[in-house]
Amino acid sequence: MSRSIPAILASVPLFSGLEPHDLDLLAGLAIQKQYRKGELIFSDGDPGDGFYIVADGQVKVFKASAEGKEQILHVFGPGEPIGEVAVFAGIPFPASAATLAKTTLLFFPREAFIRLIAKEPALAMKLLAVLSMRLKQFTVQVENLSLKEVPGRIASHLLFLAGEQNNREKVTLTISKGQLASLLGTIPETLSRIQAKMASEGLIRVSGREITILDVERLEDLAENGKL
Amino acid sequence: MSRSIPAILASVPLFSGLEPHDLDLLAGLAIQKQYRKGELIFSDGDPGDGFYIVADGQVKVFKASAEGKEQILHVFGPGEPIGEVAVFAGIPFPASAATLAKTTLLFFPREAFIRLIAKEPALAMKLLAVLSMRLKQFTVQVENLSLKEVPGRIASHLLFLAGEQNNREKVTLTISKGQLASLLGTIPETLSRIQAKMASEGLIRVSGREITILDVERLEDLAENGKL
DNA sequence: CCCGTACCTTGACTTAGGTCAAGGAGCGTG
DNA sequence: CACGCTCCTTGACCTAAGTCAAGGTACGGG
Repeated sequence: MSRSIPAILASVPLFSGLEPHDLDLLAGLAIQKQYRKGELIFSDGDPGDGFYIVADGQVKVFKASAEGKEQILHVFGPGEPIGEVAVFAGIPFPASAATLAKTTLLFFPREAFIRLIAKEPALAMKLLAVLSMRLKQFTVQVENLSLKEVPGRIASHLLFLAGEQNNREKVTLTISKGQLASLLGTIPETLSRIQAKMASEGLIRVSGREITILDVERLEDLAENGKL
Repeated sequence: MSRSIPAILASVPLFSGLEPHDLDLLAGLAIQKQYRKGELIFSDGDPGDGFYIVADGQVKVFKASAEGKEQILHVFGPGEPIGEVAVFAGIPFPASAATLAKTTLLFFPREAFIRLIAKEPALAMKLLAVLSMRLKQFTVQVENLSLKEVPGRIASHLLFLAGEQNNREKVTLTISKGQLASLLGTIPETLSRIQAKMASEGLIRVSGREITILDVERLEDLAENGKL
């Protein structure tokens, strides 16, 4: 069922617009890897000898504390690159990565890829754009963690999903509630309680991973200000 | 007292190793700007029509909440670039920036700078490295905010400064305690209390902006695990 | 040298949300 | 179909750290 490497590469935004010759080169570099759900891809501090692109499946990138708590930094789906930071900065991976589902990745070894970028300014510009967007996302994550309370973070996230899924009414969670809690910097118990409260106040209706948005207005207010 | 533009450019790590011709081009692009302490450079959401390099002084980049609270994302000193994210991603500035002291900046307009990068792979590679290091820093900031308690964040920061200043014994804060609190995602009162506690436990001695590290061992333990 | 302003500290109180513990619900596998 | 697993919810409790308020300290300008 898994597509050929060139077919996968063709659907990666990062590589769109590359010359066929360069795509061939990339295809030659790529090593396809299969993972089951819940497998570790790399750990915080591992040497960054290359980076990955998600061909299929879902991956979380996270930081773990000594006591076993986890903060998810990002969840990646098909077409998205993982671990480029280590490649460009020449440092070990700054966080860990694990699959959230059965996943296929393409691995690109560091040296060869760097040679390709140096030759191909268009690719470099795209990478700069990708890294910049990711910095912007971190900016939002830090803002959420430190300036908003949990209800505000949940509201923000629901509105974010609504935008992403182009549906102002109903939203589908793409990860489990437990993982969502970790992404929002809280714990499942708190997430559960606050969703219950939001439901009882008529803001949303929750049914498994389907969430119906009943009052966008107040949800936006909550996302901005934070008081429920 | 302010140096000439070429002299400033020569001391910017990002531009080291560039051809003299390109440095001249850059010097032609740069617009020098002066700021007093406490001035706003740009606001979250302003159009990103260029980026800045600190020639002299100190700048904070921060997010502000509706209720007037601030989270500092980063503090920049001489030689460091600010606002490149907006330039490469083609988006508005994702955060605000203001001076913490009398400051001189160089401003580089977007279009001309992008043209230069596209021609100069070495510059592009350096920018990729700079953005990557910044992503790594965010990684640490998110980890600190969400997985560590305030004492752990303070301990981490002191150790970070000790490393940066190459002094395992004494460390000098480069920003006011109030700003430090905002950088660590807390408030001055809490910072003050915890420093007092750390002092009474024999971990550090505080005297204005000078902090003496009395027990590196326990400080490292605190930074990792978080219990005082 | 003294005053004003900005910054820092300390105290008493409040609260968001984390911890611990005990079910309950859904689902894939045999 | 039912067993077992993983995930989710709810309740009672606790604590880190934020808020509000009142001084204290220190430094630069007149």
